[in-house]
Amino acid sequence: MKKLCFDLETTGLDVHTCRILGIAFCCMPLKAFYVSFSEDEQKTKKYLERLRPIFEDDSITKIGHNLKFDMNVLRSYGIKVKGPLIDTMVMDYLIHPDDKKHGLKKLSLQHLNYQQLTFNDVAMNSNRNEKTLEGVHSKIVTNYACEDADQTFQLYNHFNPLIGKYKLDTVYKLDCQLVSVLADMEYNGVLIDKKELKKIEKDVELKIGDAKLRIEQFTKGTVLISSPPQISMFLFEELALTPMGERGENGHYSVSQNVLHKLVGEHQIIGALLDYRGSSKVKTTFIKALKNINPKTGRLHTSYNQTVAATGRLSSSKPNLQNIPSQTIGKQLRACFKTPKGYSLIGADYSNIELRVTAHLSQDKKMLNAYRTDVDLHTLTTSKIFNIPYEEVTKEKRGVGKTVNFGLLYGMSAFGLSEKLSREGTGYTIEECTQFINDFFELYEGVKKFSDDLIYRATTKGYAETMIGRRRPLPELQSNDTSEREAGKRKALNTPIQGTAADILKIAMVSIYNRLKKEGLKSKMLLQVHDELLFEVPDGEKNIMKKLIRLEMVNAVHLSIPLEVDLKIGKSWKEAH
DNA sequence: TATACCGCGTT
DNA sequence: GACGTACGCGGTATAG
Repeated sequence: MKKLCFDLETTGLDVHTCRILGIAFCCMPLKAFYVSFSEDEQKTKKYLERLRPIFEDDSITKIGHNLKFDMNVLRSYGIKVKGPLIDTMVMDYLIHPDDKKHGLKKLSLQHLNYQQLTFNDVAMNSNRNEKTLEGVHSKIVTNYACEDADQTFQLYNHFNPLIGKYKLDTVYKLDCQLVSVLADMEYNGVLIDKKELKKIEKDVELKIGDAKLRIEQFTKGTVLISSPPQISMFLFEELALTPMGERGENGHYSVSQNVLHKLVGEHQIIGALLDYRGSSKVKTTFIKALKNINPKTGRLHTSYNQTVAATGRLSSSKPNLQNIPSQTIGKQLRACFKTPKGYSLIGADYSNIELRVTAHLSQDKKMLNAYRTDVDLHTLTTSKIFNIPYEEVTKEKRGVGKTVNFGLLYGMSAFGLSEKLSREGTGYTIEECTQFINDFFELYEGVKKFSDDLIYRATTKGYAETMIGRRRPLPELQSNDTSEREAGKRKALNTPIQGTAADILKIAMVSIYNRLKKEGLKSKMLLQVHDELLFEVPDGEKNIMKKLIRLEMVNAVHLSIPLEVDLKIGKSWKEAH
């Protein structure tokens, strides 16, 4: 199999608008060369045309560091990179999932003991006082660019045997296949209804103004509302309210939502503060996020980071579309995610995927049985902890059971459970919560064994792992510090569950992507939110897509129990969620 | 200007 | 004494 290692030098802010300055290639025996492009875009395009056959050759494996970026830049020039992909950033992530940085230059120093030239070493100040490679002598740029390609290729050679040694082959193949899928999703972007968004913004601004007036009745403008320390001093010194929380690092009592909730009724300002916080969060975080529409495409493009979440999950940034609210105001925000004429959105959610994974991995009889016979697990847990018949579980009580179910997957304590429940509006003492936890493990004996076993295995092996072999080293399990060790135990429990669920999503994404390509369908995958996928489909493909999506998601892996998928279709994310 | 901390949205 | 996983990102405060 032919392999090609390459790296782009670019300038500009995003893949849709940036320009390619040149491309460095590296081949065996270690030899790198650089193709410098012209300032003239027409010439650049002419050069790229000559390279197109290489990039689009299915039989050539492409090696790169953060290939997704380079692929999307090439895509904006009309070149679709094909063939198997190998990403050295992904390789380092698989071996060191907890590392915060996987940059090429850092890895080069760390693994190859080579100090690369930095961008600042070679870049020059432009007239706009920005550092750029434009105008730098071609010999210098060549040197710099070729180092990147060369080091990438050497890193590939360095990591390759380690992937086999740590038995990461399966997950490595999966994550590399996912690179193209994510590149496409980022490139596609999602359509936002600007008018709808503006309406919400106006509405929220009114609410902020109202809350601000109510607050300033008391503060008389002496306090910066968005400053926790100032609010803390005002509440606990000026008004002499009783601090409910702990002092933070900066010596001030906490004024978090949690604390404020407990003070509602003590003073009118509390409710106003909560209103202000809620509305200003919506305006400054979410509405602002949705305004980041790319002028060139008219759509909103997020970035998916494949190498930050140590469990194997993806993360989304610039903007983060994985934390758009889902309740109340979230419904309005999600109504702004629209389709072009003639298209619909399909949302597909795995139902209870983490609990199903837990049932499978633990082989707990009661859990398996529940999922095989369509018993609702949250209701089952609820009936046990309140000692009431399954049929008599109310919606409110079921919410408690649900929290207990999730809490236990994270290794939550009775204290934590009590806090969480009170945040959700139902108060239970720590004693009651201790009872809930005991009841839970009495009901699901297999989960107790499973949990102990996971911690034991992670401690002896030194790492936690998912069903398909994704690893997370947990050296903290050997720590002398109790709280570090306890945190390690929670990770040892949670990582296989959250990570396996993440693997399943990724497998489904790759299968769906491959089928879309193979069958020449026009539908596009747009978003992933941990257990949910969102697609934009031409109306003519609605029916075939509904079947295809469900089939590939349900069959992503074979567990002891079926995977279930909720599908919804509509003209906005609100309707498709 | 860069970094730390608090706070808060999702799963 | 602490007490829930995994994140991104807004604001203020503080260090340089």
